[in-house]
Amino acid sequence: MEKTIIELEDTAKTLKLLGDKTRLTIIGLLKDSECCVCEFVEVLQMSQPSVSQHLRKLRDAGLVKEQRRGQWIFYSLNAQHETYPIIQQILEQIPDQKEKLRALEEAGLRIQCDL
Amino acid sequence: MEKTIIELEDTAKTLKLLGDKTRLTIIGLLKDSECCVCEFVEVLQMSQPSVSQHLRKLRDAGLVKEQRRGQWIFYSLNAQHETYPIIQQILEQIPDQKEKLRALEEAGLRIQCDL
DNA sequence: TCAGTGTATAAGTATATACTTATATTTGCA
DNA sequence: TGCAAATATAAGTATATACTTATACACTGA
Repeated sequence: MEKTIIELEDTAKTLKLLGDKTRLTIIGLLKDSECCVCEFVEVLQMSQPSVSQHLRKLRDAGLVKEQRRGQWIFYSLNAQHETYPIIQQILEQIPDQKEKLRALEEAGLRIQCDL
Repeated sequence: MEKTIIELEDTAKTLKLLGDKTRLTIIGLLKDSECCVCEFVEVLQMSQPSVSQHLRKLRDAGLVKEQRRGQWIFYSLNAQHETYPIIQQILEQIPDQKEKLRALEEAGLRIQCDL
């Protein structure tokens, strides 16, 4: 396995961001597929502004990327980030979030975007 | 590798604790050997109460253990904690802290306790 | 061009956090 | 027994955080 040592302070910043139930769940959801804001709102059962603010923190830190497609903005993990290896390790240690996405799909709330 | 899935919320709590430069350094130091409070104070260049308060948080969460030996209280990683595997993964991703302990030793500030 | 949907941002507020200084507790030793 | 060293705890304070509600912005389709 390739091994790049990241500054301890950078690691601390990433861990701090992931040290929040909401954001850790967001990252967990993104492990399986990209998602748009309204999907997070539905899964997390939180207000839209609150979700947006969490996403902004993750984006500002570079942990996630955003991509607009029509009226939706899709978020995905940024595999280029220096702390991505740590995120991957953490993702292996938490319960899979796929189930929540599948429930969304069954409820007809999954966004399908062909743009 | 054995694989125990830990509740996402428990993981978030551990990450939150490690998402602080001081505490992450403490954990990094404990990777190599147990340490007593005055050693942390020296390495971290922080006040003793501040260090004690960080150690208390780590201990309250069960991430570290304490053991009194004479007038010193030694701290060590708690390998029994459910999130210990995550901590190990993180420790592999941060710069080694051994150097700091060696510097302490050379300065004659390493505590040797035979109790 | 306008209304509706999805998303971001701003401002306010309550709580959490990480220090500080002061003091208490425990142990070792003269 | 009493003082010094190591550590913990308490109380105070400034800053950070995570919500809330209100509003702005961007895109879609009629």
